[in-house]
Amino acid sequence: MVRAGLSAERLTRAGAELADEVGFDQVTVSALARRFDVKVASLYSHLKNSHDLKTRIALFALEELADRVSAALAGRAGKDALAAFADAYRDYAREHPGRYTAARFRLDPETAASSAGVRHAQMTRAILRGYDLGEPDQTHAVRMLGSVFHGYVSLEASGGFSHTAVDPQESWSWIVDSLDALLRNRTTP
Amino acid sequence: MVRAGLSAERLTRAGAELADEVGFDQVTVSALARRFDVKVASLYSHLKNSHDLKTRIALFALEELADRVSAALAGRAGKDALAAFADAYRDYAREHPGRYTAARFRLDPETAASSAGVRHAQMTRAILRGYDLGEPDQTHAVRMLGSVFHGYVSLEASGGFSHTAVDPQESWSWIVDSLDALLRNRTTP
DNA sequence: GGCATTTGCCTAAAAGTCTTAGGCATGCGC
DNA sequence: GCGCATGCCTAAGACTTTTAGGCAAATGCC
Repeated sequence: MVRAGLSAERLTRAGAELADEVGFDQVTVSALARRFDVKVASLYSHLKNSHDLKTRIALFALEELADRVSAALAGRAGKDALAAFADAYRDYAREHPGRYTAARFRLDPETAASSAGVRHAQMTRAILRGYDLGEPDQTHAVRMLGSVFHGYVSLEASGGFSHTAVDPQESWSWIVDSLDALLRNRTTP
Repeated sequence: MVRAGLSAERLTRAGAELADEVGFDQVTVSALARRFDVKVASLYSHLKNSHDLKTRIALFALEELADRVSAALAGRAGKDALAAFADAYRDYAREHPGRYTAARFRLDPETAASSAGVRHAQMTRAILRGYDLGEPDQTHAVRMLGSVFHGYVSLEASGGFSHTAVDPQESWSWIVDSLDALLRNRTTP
């Protein structure tokens, strides 16, 4: 009997692809086993359980997204950086809806602390360097940016913007412009 | 044998309570049956299936939230209305996390069209009346407000703000202030 | 009040998922 | 070429969803 050559890494990648195809919530140990044409129980040599699988996919997605954002940010500052950051997020969510959802999977604190989530936080703060904000304004701004971008992407993904004829891309640009203006005016020298 | 007195309405309400206790995703036909101390199959006289249950809870939550927002908005305008709107959303999400999640459950288009979702859209536009925005700016602003509020509430709920010592209430006020300023400056007379 | 009908909750059962336990064979290290 | 660790398997129990069919309680009609 030929072995399938499973591993936690391969399963995680396949799980990420599966998430993009059918949605992160529908990623199941059974579905993954079917995809590799092995019995379900075989996966338990590589994964602790279903939650472990989701955690691994989440960490994978966080890493991938952080890499993208980091690349987008390279050599940019100010509004240019803000727009690149925003687009990197939105593009990733549109290309990989399942992985984007996975990246929002709630991790336990220790796992989160050693995840690429901290890079995300650092990069968000890096963008604000162009706007001269002191504390606690910078923290408020970090939270606002995170909220707008995540909120927009998530509403767009769930079809919340399909009732109006206005192009979502236009709204996106309008919002990024607005945030830039807002942050410039909020400068606390 | 005494009958339990089930009905779609009672099941929906109990489902909403269950959602707040264990999370909307964990609301299952089985768990609901246990709560009423009846056999699982009995619920199928009142519900089409599991998806039907979730849809009913979603519609219930949308309605309840719309009522709250509507009450909060009564007699207010301008920034006052914006803040009341924002707080109504956030407070509901904090008091009823499961129902808030339910309200974001993706409904099929016809169901959505006849849901309280349209009231939400109307109320959001009503708030912007205080800011003299023309089209398409008004649509952009509707999307931005929806994104910020939903994004903030959802990040706060998933513990995204617990790493910093800054009080989430302060960030919230800062954001509402910022949005008010932003919309006033964006006025297109 | 007595009777027929509707309705509500039940048992039974099939299919799918998660997870653990234990077994056999494959393929690597020596 | 041999031993052993590992990888994938079968088996099995617990839980969820859903359908089918049955009995009894509630409802309505006379």
